[in-house]
Amino acid sequence: MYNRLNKDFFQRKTEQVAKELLGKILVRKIDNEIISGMIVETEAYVGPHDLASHASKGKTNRTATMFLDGGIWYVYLIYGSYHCLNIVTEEKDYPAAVLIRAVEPLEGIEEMKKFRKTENLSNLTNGPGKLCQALGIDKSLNCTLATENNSKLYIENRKIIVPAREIKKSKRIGVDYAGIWKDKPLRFYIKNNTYVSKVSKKLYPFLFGN
DNA sequence: CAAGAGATCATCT
DNA sequence: GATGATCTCTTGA
Repeated sequence: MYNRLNKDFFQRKTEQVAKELLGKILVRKIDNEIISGMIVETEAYVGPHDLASHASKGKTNRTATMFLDGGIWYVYLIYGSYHCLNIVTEEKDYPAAVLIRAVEPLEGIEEMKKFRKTENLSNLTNGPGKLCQALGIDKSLNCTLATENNSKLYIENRKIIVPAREIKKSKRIGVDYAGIWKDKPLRFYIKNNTYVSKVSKKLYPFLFGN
């Protein structure tokens, strides 16, 4: 058994949290089942001035979650069909969060296959909407704490070291509306990992070749 | 394998 | 009334 990451971990600079989440284990408890995966891709949404962040539009019903304490889950519905999972960062009233974009399946793989309606291991959790489906994550988890002993969704405090040379950066995916913020290198992923999300070669050519 | 279209609905204007 | 921190499906090489 490992401890959960606590509030102190999340109440720090968003970019740092996003980087350090790589290699950590995301754990979902449903009934007595455990479903888990290693985080391999994240994005930082760093504050109200970040035009890619929902919070740049101010506090609304949806974004109110981002203004809460670090260590709280921010889950929202996108494109009418999929959920995205974020962990709120920094202190209360400063809206920022890390989007968890992909994990590598570890435990509960059969359950993931059922939720995702596919047998293809490499298509279970390699994208923000896919991993939410695979781990049974929806808006009922929005605003809940990741840091309590009875949390049904949390991140293990294992000392997993991802060597610096294995951590790659790029601009964030799907935020072309964000003006000067669309190209900021705030996406982090583990080099050569099979479970990093698939992106368009045309839109993101710099991610190919190496 | 790669590219493009369409799905689909809560949220905000 | 428009849009989106996405995904799946279809088509074509």
